[in-house]
Amino acid sequence: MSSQKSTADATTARSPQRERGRLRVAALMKAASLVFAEKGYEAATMTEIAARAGASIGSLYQFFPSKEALADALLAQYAEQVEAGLGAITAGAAALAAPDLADALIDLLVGLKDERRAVMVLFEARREATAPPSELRDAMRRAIARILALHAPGLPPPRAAAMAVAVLQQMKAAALLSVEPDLESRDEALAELRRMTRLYLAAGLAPA
Amino acid sequence: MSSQKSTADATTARSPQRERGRLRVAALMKAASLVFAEKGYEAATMTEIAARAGASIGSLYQFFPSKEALADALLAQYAEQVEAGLGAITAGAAALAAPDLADALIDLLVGLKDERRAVMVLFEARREATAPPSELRDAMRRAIARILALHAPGLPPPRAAAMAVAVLQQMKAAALLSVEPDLESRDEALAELRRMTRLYLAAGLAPA
Amino acid sequence: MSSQKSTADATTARSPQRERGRLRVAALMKAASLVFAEKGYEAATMTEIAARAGASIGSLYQFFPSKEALADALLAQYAEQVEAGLGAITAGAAALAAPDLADALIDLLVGLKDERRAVMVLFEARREATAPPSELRDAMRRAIARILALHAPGLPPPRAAAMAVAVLQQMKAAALLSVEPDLESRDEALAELRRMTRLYLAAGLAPA
Amino acid sequence: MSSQKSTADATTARSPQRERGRLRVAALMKAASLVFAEKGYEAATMTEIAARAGASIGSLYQFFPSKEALADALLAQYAEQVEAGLGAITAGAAALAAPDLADALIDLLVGLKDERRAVMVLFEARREATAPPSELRDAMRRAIARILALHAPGLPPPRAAAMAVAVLQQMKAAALLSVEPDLESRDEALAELRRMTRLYLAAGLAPA
DNA sequence: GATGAATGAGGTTTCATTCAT
DNA sequence: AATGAATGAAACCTCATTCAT
Repeated sequence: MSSQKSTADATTARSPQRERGRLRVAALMKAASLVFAEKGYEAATMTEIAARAGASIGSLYQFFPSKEALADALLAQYAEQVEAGLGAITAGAAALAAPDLADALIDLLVGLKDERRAVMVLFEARREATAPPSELRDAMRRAIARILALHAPGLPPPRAAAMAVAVLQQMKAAALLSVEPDLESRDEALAELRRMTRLYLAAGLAPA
Repeated sequence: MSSQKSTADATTARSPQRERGRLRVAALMKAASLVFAEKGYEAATMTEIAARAGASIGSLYQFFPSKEALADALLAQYAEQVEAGLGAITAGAAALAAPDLADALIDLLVGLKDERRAVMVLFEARREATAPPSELRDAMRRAIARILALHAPGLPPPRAAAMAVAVLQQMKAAALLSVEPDLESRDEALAELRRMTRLYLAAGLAPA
Repeated sequence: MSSQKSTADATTARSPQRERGRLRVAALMKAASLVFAEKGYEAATMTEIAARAGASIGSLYQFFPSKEALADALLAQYAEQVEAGLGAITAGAAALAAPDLADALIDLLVGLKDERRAVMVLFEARREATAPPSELRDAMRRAIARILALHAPGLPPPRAAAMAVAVLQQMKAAALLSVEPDLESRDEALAELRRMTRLYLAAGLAPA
Repeated sequence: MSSQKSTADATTARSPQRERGRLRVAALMKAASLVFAEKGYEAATMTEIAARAGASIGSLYQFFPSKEALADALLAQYAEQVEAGLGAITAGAAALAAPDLADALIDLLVGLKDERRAVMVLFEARREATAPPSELRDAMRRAIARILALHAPGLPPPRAAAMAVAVLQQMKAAALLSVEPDLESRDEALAELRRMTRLYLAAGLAPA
């Protein structure tokens, strides 16, 4: 690691280090999302997160200066993915039929890998903690509202905003449901959520 | 003679035997639900709960032998209310129009006192913790399924079960929304959730 | 005691209360010795002792002002019994053959009822606690030394004192052994302790 | 990479991986044995143990995840010493005269360092607590029985087992006596215990 | 950088004892 | 007297975070 402290030939020498660091960080974040998902924010311990990533506690703190920072990093990572997904939907919103739009939205969160639950957990757990109460949620609501508006140009903005809240609930519910452990009829229930959302959008976005 | 003959359980709440105790227990549960709602299960501290109830920590432990027992007691209390409510709806299910049924269900959780959020929090937070993963949730799902079946006799039971899961999600979402602090358009959003549920039930319960 | 504060007709009126009190005290002491025996002094709780006696914690404190006082009372009770037993042996010491003397001594502690272990526990546990470190033990040692001296008049007093210490160990060991839970060969082991003590006294008390 | 791959037990001691840790653990165990010896298992506090070792409470828990684990570690350490000693005696058992065997056994426990009392205390105090009620004691009994059998080949095994129990009592009594604080005639009493054991073995192990 | 030990505030829980009814 | 609730110091233990190697 500290192979050349004084030499200036940095770029080439550091490269493998940077690479190692990137891997470490990825492993740590992956481990963190698993542990947060399993235990919840408070009950998750930094020591366990480090251990699951095959790292030492010191190493974890080298990259994330606090538990909060770690959670924020995870949230930011998810926000990026989610916003990318919403962006994609936005692009195609006008062309989509309402039921397809419903499916696309529902699939967005469900499609996130096994870290799905972690986002939800952090979402909720850190609601009061953070100063701006969940920018992510607000951003998602706004993005969804925009999608709805694009899809149904006649929709009054306040109505779109209110509908977005309801749609986001469906998206979260679906994501949560899709990782719920012992539900024998998970798929059927998911299908119902989907059906409900389709109905809702079909009715709500129909041209007056 | 003996102090606690029935419940020397150490995992369940001890019941008070004097008027004074009954008052204490009520105050403690009220305080607990506030603190749990504010902070979440893990972040809530027994010390704060006792203090908010104007009791000493020892007094709290006199009746609730552990934090877990306290949470369980709260959950049980809510379960009772909720089941009573579901019972009432069950009784009138057949006579209700689908949209009215939707409203009745949504109002059930929204109508619970200001401790509403506590139930939700405990619901989620203690999901993995408890051995039987939320009997309450299963009971609610079953009760809702039964209501749907009563309302639409032709509904196949598996379908009713899957729909119940979806409906319960709406009920919870509405309850959470109704106590969310800084949402300017709370009422509009609630109205949307309501509309969605009405649509869903109207479509799903219609005689084929 | 303070049943009638003003009336003077005390003797007849108080009698049943006194009787009740005596029974209570007996039950409490019995329960205490069981709990101390099972859990040890520190781990025994006043609440459990009261409960086992079918009394309330308040009632226990009515008769014994502290845990220490309760232990002392038990110890005193045992001291009385033991001293009575030693007195009886003293009376017959001169007439007994050495092996019979050994048996009599060993039987003394073994013969105490199921509270045997409690004495030992309190003996040990409160060694450092009490100001005069175990008067009971010293008294027993002196009494045994006296018995040995009576039995073997030529024995020099310091020798008798040293032997008494050794003999008391055998007595305690036998008592402990006789209540040890899962020892398949309890009786054989007890017989060996007995044999050892007989040999020892036979050799040590033989006229030079 | 991972910190503790082998022992994430939470019931057993974690082993230090650095020189500093090794020193700490040694200091902690030393302090623990002193405090246990002075106060007994229950009355000893983890805080005092840490303080006496010049460590913080967190440091103590870093290596011993519970008070019980600490006691077990001490016991295991002593078990090792004791078993080594018994092994040595076993090796020479056949060549020893009975009185010398008696002395060797008595000296075994008496010769352990000043923490002797701690073993005894933990021995007794944690008898009921531990699931396998003192494997150490059983191991010692078996080892002593084997020594006796080696010494007197004609001895029936059950007899050897029973004698071993009696001999172990003498060993413990001697160890306890040798650290008893205020006994003016400690040495004389110890000599008597020794004499008794010699007599017993001489008689019991003599060829019929 | 990486590792594992160190720290200590703070959380849960226990229990002897006191008090009000 | 008797009961059961009240009290709070103090015990055990956890864990985010910092530090030395």
